[in-house]
Parts: sequence; C-alpha cells; structure tokens
Amino acid sequence: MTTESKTATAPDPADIPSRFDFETAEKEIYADWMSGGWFHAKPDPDRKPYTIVIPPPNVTGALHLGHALNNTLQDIMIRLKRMQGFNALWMPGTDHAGIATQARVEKRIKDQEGKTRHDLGRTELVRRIFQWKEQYEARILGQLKQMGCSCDWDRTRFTLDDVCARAVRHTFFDLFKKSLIYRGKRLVNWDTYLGTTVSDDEVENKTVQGNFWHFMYPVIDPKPGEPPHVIVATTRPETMLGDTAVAVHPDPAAALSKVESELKAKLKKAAASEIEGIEQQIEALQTRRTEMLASLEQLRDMANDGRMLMLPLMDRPISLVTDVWAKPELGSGCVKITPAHDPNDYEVGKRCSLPMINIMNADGTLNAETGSYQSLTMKQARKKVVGDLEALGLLKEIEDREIEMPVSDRSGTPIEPYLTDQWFVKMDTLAQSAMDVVESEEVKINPQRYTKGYLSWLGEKRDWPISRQLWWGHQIPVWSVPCPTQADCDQMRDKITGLSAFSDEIAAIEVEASSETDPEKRKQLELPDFNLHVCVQDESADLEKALEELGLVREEDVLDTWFSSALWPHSTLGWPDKTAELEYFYPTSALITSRDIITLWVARMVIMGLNNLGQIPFDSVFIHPKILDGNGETMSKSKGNGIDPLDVIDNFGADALRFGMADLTTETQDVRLPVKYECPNEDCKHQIVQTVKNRTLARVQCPKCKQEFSTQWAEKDEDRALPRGPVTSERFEVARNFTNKLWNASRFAMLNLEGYSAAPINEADLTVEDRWILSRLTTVSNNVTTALENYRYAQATRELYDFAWDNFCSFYVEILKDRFANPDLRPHAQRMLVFALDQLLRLLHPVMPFVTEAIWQQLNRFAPTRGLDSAQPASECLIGASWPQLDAKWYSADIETQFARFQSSLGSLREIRSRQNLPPKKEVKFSIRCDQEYAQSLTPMTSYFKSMASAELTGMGPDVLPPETNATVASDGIEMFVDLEGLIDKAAEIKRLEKEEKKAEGNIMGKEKKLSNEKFVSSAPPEIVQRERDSLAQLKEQLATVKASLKKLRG
RNA sequence: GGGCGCUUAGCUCAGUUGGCUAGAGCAUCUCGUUUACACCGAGAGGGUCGGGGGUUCGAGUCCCUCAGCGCCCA
Repeated sequence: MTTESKTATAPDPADIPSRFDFETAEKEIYADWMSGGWFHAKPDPDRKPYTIVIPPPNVTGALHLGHALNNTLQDIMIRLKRMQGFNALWMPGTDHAGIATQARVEKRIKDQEGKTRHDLGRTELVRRIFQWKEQYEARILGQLKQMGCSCDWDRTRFTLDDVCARAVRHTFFDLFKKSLIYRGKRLVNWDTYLGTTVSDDEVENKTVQGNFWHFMYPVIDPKPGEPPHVIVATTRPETMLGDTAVAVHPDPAAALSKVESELKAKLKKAAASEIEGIEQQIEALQTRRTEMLASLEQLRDMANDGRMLMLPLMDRPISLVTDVWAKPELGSGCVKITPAHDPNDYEVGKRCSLPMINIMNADGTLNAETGSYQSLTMKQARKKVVGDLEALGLLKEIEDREIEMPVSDRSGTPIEPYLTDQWFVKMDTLAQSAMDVVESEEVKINPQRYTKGYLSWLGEKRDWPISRQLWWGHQIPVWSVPCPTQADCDQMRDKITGLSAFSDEIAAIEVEASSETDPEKRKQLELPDFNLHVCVQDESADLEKALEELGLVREEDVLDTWFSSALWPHSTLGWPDKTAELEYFYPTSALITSRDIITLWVARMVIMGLNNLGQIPFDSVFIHPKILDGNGETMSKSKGNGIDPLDVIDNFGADALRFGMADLTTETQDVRLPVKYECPNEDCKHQIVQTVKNRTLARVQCPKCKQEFSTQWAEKDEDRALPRGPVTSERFEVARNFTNKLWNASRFAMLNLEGYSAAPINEADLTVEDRWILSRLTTVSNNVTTALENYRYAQATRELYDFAWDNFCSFYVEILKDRFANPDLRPHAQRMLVFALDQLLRLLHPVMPFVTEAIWQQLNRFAPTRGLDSAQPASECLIGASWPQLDAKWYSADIETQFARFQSSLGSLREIRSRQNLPPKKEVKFSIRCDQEYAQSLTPMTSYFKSMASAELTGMGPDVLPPETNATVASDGIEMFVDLEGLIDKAAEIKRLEKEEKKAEGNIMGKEKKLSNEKFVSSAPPEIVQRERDSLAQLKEQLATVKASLKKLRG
C-alpha cells in the first residue's frame, strides 16, 4: 500500500482489504522510514535534544519478550518526543556480555568439536566468539527492526568495538592514576572447568545427598583434665589440608539459650503440624546443654589460653580460636576453619587474623601446599584424606546428610571458593557521588521505591572486583613485573620512566606491596616484596613493546562486562573525544531498563558519568515490570519459558505486540502472561497451554490433531523441518483486534470521502457530537501526553483504546453514517471525520507505528489537506508529523454531560429492546418526561435514536404522559417510556423492574443510614453531603416510578 | 536474616491526594449477518476488594497484624 501511495494511480477505497495486512505493510513501511532518514539524529543547536541509549542486549542469544517490552517502551518515548519536535536520538548497540557469551561458545565448540579453549588458544577463541557475535548481533538488530524500533542505526555500537575500547582504556587509566584501582586477594567463586571466576548471580545452589565426616584433631600438650582431641565435622574433608584453625563459640551457654528462646518463640506461633518437630529440637538442645556445655566451655577456655592443635596429615600446628561462626547447637560445636576455601571461614580468618593457605590450582587440582596430595583432584583427595585419617584412627564417624552445593550455572560444575589476585575499583568516593545525585533527585528514579535499593547498595561502598579470567572482553591494560626488593623496584621505576615512549600523560605506575606480610613466609614461598604495575592509557605499540622488553608482562585477565557498559551513555557518543554529539546529546534524557540491573548497571553508569565527565548520564530512569509466565515464574533462557517476539509478530503483527507490551506496563510490577502454543495445522489451530514440561521441547505433538510441530528451541534439521507452532497469548489478540478495529474505522472513512474538499472547519456547523468528539480528543490527548511523559504506559493505552473504540468508533462514526446520507451535511462531516482520524492516528503512532503510518499514507491519498482552524497539507509520513495539541477551548464539561445524556438514553433503549427480545429492525416509539433544559439538550440528537436503536422519539418535556403499555426507565432524574403496545413481554418487564426495585431500595437504605448519621452530616464536606442528598432524592423518585410501573403491569 | 512488592469477577489486570451504585479485556450466557470491521454489533450474569484489628462521618485506598506468593540483598 505504501508503494501504491507513491504511484499516481487513482485511489479506489474499495480496494482496501478489510484486514490490515501487517506482514507486507510492516516491511515496506520500515524501509520507507529508513530511506527517509527519520531515525538519524544530528546535533542541531536550534532544536532541543532528547536522547535514550539502549540497554545493550547481550549477544549471548536472541531477544525474548522482556527485551520486546524494554524496547517498545523506549521506542514509544522516542517517537513521542520526535513528534513533539525534539531532536530525538535513540542510540542502539549490543553488549559483549563476557562470561555468558564465552561460556556459550565454548560449550558449543566442546559439543561440536570436542575441543576446549586451550586447544584453540586465545586468538582463535576470540575469533570464534566474534563470529558468533556477528551472527547474533544481526539477529538481535533484525528483531528490533521488526518491532519497529526507530534507532539511529548509523550509530550502532558494540561494547567491544574500537570506540568503546578507547573509552574503557581512558577510564581505566584515569582511575588507576587516581589510585582508585588496585590489586588484592579475594575469595571468588571459581569455575574449575571454565577456569574463571563467576559472579554470584551465575551460581546456583543445589541440594544434593552428601556426608558429614567427623574428624579428631589432636590437642598439643593438653593440660591435665583437658581432652586429647577436638572433634570437628565437615562436608568437605579434603579442605582440611588448608585448615589454619578450629573455632569454638566464645560464649556457648548464651548461644544455646538464644537458640532455645528463639525456638520457644517459634513454637508459640507454630502450626499444629510443626509443633512436634520444634519440641524435639528443644529437647535435643536441652540434652546438649547438660551433656556438652561443660566441655565446650572448657574448649573455649583452652582457646583463650592459646592452646594449639596438630593438624593431622599435614603435621601443622593450628590455633584453637573463639568465633561466633562456631555453632554450639550443631555437630560437635567446633568447626574447622579453611579461610582460603570457604566464604564463612574466610570471614573468620579475617576476624581472627589467621593465615590463609591456598591448596588449589586453577584447574581444580591440589597444589604444592598439600605435599603428597599434590596434583590430585578434589574428588581423589577426598577419598585419600578420609582413608588416611581412618588409618590414623582419627575418623570418628560418617553421617549421611543433605548438603547445599554451589554449582556454576555456566558449566554445571561445582564451584570452588578460591583465593586469588583480583583487580578492584575503590568505591568509597565514587559511590558517594552516585548517591548524592540520586538523593538530590538530579537523577530521578521511577517508580521512586527503587531509589532505596540503589542507595543502600551503594551505601555499602564495597569495592568492585573488575577482573575476569576470560579471553572475551577488554584485556586489562596493565603490565606488571615482580620486584624482590625495594631497590629492584626503584631501579625498575627509573628504567620505565626513562623510556623514550614513556610519559606521565599516557602511562602511570603503581607499586603493590606483597599481601604476605611475614618476610620469612615470603622467602619460603619465593614471593617478591613488591609488584610494579604500569597502566597504559591508549593503544601505544611503542611503549607496550618497550615495557615487555624490560620484562613486564601484560595482565591476562579481562574486565568485568559492566565496566564497559558503565561507560555506555558517553562512550557511544565518542568520549573521550569532545565530539559534537557528546556536547549536544549528553546527558541523555531517559534510561529505561529492568530492575535487576539497577545496581550492576544503572549505579555504575552514574558513577562513571560523574567521574569521566562530571555530569550525570541521564535525568530520569524508568524501571519497568518483568514479564512472568502463567506459573508466575520469570522468563529466562535456562527455564525455556521465554518467548520469541517474532512469534508474536508473525501471528499478530508488531503493532499488536507493542500495544500489548505497553498495556502491561502498569505501576504495579510484574505481569503474568499465560502463553499457549498454537497448532500450526490450518484445520486444527488448537491451543496448547505451555507447561513446565513442554516449554523446553524442540517439538510438541498436538493433542487434538496428533500432528507434531516445532518450537523456538528447534535446532536440529529434522525438527526445523516441521511446521512451526508459534506461541500466542490472549493479550495480543486483544491488541490485534484493536489494530483491526482502527483499520476498519479508517476504511469506513476512506469509503465515505468521495468528493472530499479541504477547508477550515466552520464553527457554526459544529454539531453536539462534533463538539463532543473535539472535547474528548482534547482531554484524551492531554491525558495521553501526561501519561507517557510520566512513563504510565498502560494508562495511555487504555485511554487510547477506550477513546478509539468506544467514543470514536461506537458513537462518532455511527452517528456520522446518518449525516453522510445527507448531501448538505456531508462536506462538513467529511472534514470532521478526517480531522478526528488524523488526530487519533497521531496519538496512536508511538504505540502502534505501522498501522497508523499505513492508514496515514492512505488518508493522504483521499484527503491530503486537512485541519481544524486551517486546512494544511499533511506531512508525507506520520513518523514526522507533529504531536496533537488541541486548543483548550475545545474541552467542554457541558458538552460531555449533554452527550452522556444521549448515551444513557440510548443505553436504556437498547437494554429494553434486548430484554423484550425485539428484532433489531422492529421500530419502537418512546417518549421522555423531563424538564425543559434536559429536553433541549437532547433535542439535537433525537434523530440518532432511530439510526442507532431503531427507536423514534415521540415526545419530550415535563408534560409527557406514559403510553398505555410501556416499559419505563427512571434514571438521571428523568423517566423514559418505551411504547410496547402489542409487543410487551410482561414477565420479562416485571423481572427487569423487580431487579431495579431491589437495587434502588438497597441504595436508598444505605444513603438514608449515612444521612441520618449526625457525624457524617456535620463532619463531611458540605458538597459531599449535598451530593448524597440529591442522589437520595433521585433514587426515591426512581423507586416510585418503578413501583408504579410494577403495580400497573401486575394489574 | 534484612529490604521491596503483590493478593480486587472464572482468568489477566485497572482503580493518582480516602467520598456517588468498585471498572476493563478475555471467558460464559442471550440476541443479531443493517454495505467499516464476526479480529464485529447489542445486551446480560458474575466481586462481603486475602484474613483479622485500628484510624475516620466515611477505607479497595491510610496504619497495625497474620497468612500466602514473588523478587532483591546477605
């Protein structure tokens, strides 16, 4: 159709199909927008900028419905602002998503070729991941385009491209120079298979069957009366090789009492089914107190007295310490401490200044610290340790027990807590700056409640670990060399600063003192006293080469993905260069994202924006809901309940997807979206509810027609060969139907535009319904504008839906049918219809860009010139049209009341017709008893009763008398009599009236009660009281009418 | 353990500072193919707003409490 619009064929509205062919139209329209350059924004000092940077989707895989929601909301804002005259830039791009992407590609290579990344080497692996990235980036950007996203594609960035890389190095250098970046030890989640740390949210806890081993550690030189052994229990026996202490509670009696009183409190509130269990626990606790407390206190005293234990197998003396981590209510009450291999023990180690011994290599085997256990795997070591201890008679007991095991969600292997060197960003001052701008509302977070989480997370000011042991990412631009002594260090520094390629502008030096503070131990472990680090600001081949010639080695690790995404709002605009784009479009206007990355991403963008530019990155943040499946679970790739937006687009069109998404975006977070597969068999189309079972399947069999179809998970050729069963949801049906309704209302308009002549609208010709639609249009456009500007998307869609369907289609267009039949009224009616449709299309465009654009261009063929005050040529594309701004004078409460009277009367007529089962064409007569004012206000619309309810008004005014046989409706202070001479179904009418009677009586009772309450009458605002009085009086009149009618009908 | 949400019709959800008889879509039932639309039109039925308590003349809305569900952080 858009292609047609370019050719000069004479338009024939009869050619317009009765359904919107979105499949064809969307492609053509998008191509039109692209070639029209509508998405491209250039700095222009004469216009105000409005900027959004896309939350760059991960190149891990294709987009799902969560992304569809996120991007729809952004596009709505961009299109709205573009129409409002802003110079709107939507900056697109993708994120390299470090570990997620590398893990996926590694897994694929392993599955397909049986090779590991070490077989391929760094360069080759990175090349392979780039291939993957190219493929998915294309898919992702394609999905965005199909959704109608009006991104400035000429500016597309990737977090790992050269422009972003430069921003990363400049930022890193700056922070390094400010001593805000340092290297230090940290216990991390180590994936021994991938050979890297994984973040906490990439760890899954699994409950598995395991054992609890009880060991005896000998006491060194026990005093008389003291036990020769201390018993400890563990689920990880092999870690005992790295034990550096055993802990006992500092006040076991108090700890036991506390637990006991907590249990008792719980018992009081417990459900019947729990009582027995809790009572047993209390009993066990009391037994424990009598049997064990004395010995625990003795151990505590021994610890305070400095008693040592001998760690078996290693023959290493270790301390007995007191710490609250030891739970007197559990096991032996003593706990072994392995600070380098357990997060809790690590904390104990820090509190008690214990040595931390790392016993593991990066590949998960044991290292030299473990002596004869070296190079065993953890599993092998476990067997040997247990066997050896048993041989020594130190294994007391093995207990079966369920244990929580952390598992890497990337590789599926157990996570090892591991103490390694990591790079950190010091957060104290940086975090504070990001807190300040949110507290002052310079950056405003919507909905506001999310500020709390943001502030409390930043308030902890925990340093940010930024190094990742990966190959896919920005390699840390630091070259290091160990310096055994201070002198070596000074010498090296001189050598470096003496390099011809070196300057303070592009390189910075930091010296790191060894974390091993004991000089003896350093000697023993051959650790240098110092490490010297040089950070290089930008790619500088000369300097990098010179450093390497001096023996410095580049850090192998790459940066956390979030380090580069934190720069996104300015790196995409060309920072560190002072580009015209940066100058003009930064700070950006809005950031629209999901709540799970408020801390990971939003907070860090604020930090980096402030650090790098001294300016906030955006004024306003909108956190949108999450989409849950029918079981209330969040959609995710691993669960398989994600939905490909293209499924929805194929089935319902992009506009329906977008409208559906916007309609879900209410203030209340999280929306359930129950989904079904639709059987692709044309004769079947059966809908199959998506369940936990079938949601991950590549092929599903339709229970009705028994034919198989493929799903979005189909990867094998034989699966893909099957017809695709798309995912559907009722939500999109509603939106699709709405699209079609709009299409057909417009079609009606086109069909009635023959002989259209453009001219300003003559105010004298305006009828009540014209004024009404203008008044409604004024209200709706104001409300929609306000709603969208405040991110209340669902409010906007509802307003638009109700207006378009209930006001425009059901009333305005219906009434116009009558007027089109009259040649005198026709030209004005045409102009009004064209104008109203024009405005409606503009209002709907941000939400439903395709169908509105299609209609717009269609309308341009039949009525290219239009307007209210003056008829103007319409813009060629709707995307470039201006946002409606109706003169406030068009709003009229009186007109809306007047029209509401018509609607209410019409409603009553229709109800009676329906109750009386009158055939649609059977004409009835009716009259209305009301005051003069009411009669006058209804008069202009009397003829429409005929066209819209086959009813003829025979009389109206205070003197109207009811016909002999009639149905009476009392409402709104008037009485309507529908003449049912020879037609009446008495029983039906009596039934209706009885219902009315009951309802009125109930309401009257309630109101009388309220009004007889002295306090109400005296305390409530007078207008409220008066309203109640008026309403009561009217109800009483109504009731009287109903009773009279009933009496008459019953004879 | 701490924090933040949610619970309104069979289903999915609206309900802005407390104030007329708590709304919508889908589903259900009745009627209808009048040349924009059956992805349609007309109408109907369906809710003691999770339980309990409080503040108030008045509570779906504010406060407390309990229960269930979800998310985030530890």
